[in-house]
Amino acid sequence: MLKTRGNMKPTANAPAFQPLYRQIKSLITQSLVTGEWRPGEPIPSEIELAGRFSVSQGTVRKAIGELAGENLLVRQQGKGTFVASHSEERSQFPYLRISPDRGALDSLAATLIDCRKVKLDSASAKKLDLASGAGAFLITRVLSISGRNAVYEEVRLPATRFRGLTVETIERHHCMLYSMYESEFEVRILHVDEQIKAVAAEGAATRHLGITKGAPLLTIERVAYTYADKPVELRRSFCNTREHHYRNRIV
Amino acid sequence: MLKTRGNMKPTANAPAFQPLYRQIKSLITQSLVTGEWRPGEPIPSEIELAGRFSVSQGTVRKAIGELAGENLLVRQQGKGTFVASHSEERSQFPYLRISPDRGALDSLAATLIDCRKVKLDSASAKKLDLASGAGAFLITRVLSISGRNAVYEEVRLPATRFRGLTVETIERHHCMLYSMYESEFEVRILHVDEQIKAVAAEGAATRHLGITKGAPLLTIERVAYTYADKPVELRRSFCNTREHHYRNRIV
DNA sequence: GAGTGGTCTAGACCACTCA
DNA sequence: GAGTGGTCTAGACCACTCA
Repeated sequence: MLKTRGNMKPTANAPAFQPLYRQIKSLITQSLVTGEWRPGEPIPSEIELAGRFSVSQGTVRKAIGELAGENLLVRQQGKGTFVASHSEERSQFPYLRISPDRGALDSLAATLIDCRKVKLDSASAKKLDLASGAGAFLITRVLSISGRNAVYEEVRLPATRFRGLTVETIERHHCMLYSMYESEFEVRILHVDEQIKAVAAEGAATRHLGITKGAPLLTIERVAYTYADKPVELRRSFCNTREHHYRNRIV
Repeated sequence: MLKTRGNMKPTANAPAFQPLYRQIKSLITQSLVTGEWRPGEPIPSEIELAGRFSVSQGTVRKAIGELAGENLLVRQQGKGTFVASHSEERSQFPYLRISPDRGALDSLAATLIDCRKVKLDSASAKKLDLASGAGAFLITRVLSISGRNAVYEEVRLPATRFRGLTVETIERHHCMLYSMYESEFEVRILHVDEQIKAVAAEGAATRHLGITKGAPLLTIERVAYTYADKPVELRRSFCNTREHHYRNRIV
């Protein structure tokens, strides 16, 4: 079917050789992007895919293995392979790196403050790959971690991708944004980049976290990406680290 | 040889089944821990290992693949498989997450301030799995990133593992600590855990970074681990984030 | 051209899930 | 017991490195 094995017309300074399993990987990714298989649903079995693509099960396995490594698919022995979903992950908040200093993260609650339409300033627009002045939703909320108000967040979403977003939509999902993006807007977050700084508290953050102006505050500026490294969310978090911290493991 | 295939005496509430390739992985790891193969050196070829362990090349490949995924081994097509080494990694500072806000990280210099013996307080000792009052080396230094003094660090190392450490040893390695641990003390850092907070600047950090007392400062408390999740370094970094930030990608 | 890791196959069998 | 993913093999051939 595809099967163009080995070296395929190497262009001037280009990569050339693409192994078969990577071509299969691309085909599977396509089906994920187009929504042929949706978050939470099983994809066809390895044997069925091998038949469909006219390759061996081992080649399909290798393609699926890489996609599972990238957290796009989840394999379950005996059951099947499923499209990863933010509504089903063991951690409801896989990208939340704030933990209490003592004890485990035993509870997490989000309080929505506001959701309204704004125009993006040029810096924000650039980070979202949009033109300056483009329309966006601005969501503000407070996260309470283990019973303490610890984080104040401003989330910006491109108006075009999130058309029709309302306070009710957000609250229906109990403020679990990435799960909401997925099920309501077919926007699947695949990875996030964060830049972290220590700043002196001011403005809305002081009010909502109940801290004094000038107190040290951790800021996290996040850009969240979907398929093809397309940025689809901009988030600025202000975190009171008196009793919490940002945790990270590097291997 | 080992070859006890399939389910091997499942104990009461225990994991049971260990696939062959994981046994091979353990054997290879053993050779890394004991130093049979040393950082930077090649390990035997897949075919040779397959013969030695009486398994197929595919099984060896799977074991090596996991170890490469954990950054313990590095594969190079056509050349061989090598023991990963901090002296050879593409980035000389794989665990340094501080970047300048504008422009790339174009230069990095460390200035050693001091290295002396201290006794560990109980909190530090606990993090290093040692008894309170245990001897340690305390290294203090300043990192200059793209020409700006951005980080002041205090590094604590257990005296027993780092016997004979001197200022000269550190300077001989141009302050590249993890490379020094590896080549001088056979201590290989495999992963680090970090806790990050925003605090008000005080003490030595204000002096060495030239900032005023009370200014917001990012602190990174790091525990670095070697084989078997054994902690071997404790590091507290104080980072001026006026023109720099801590970057993180979460997938 | 010899030696390395990388890909791919076909086939056997295993562990696990679920009805 | 049927169906899934997981392991393992033996063997063929490919891409890459280095002398």
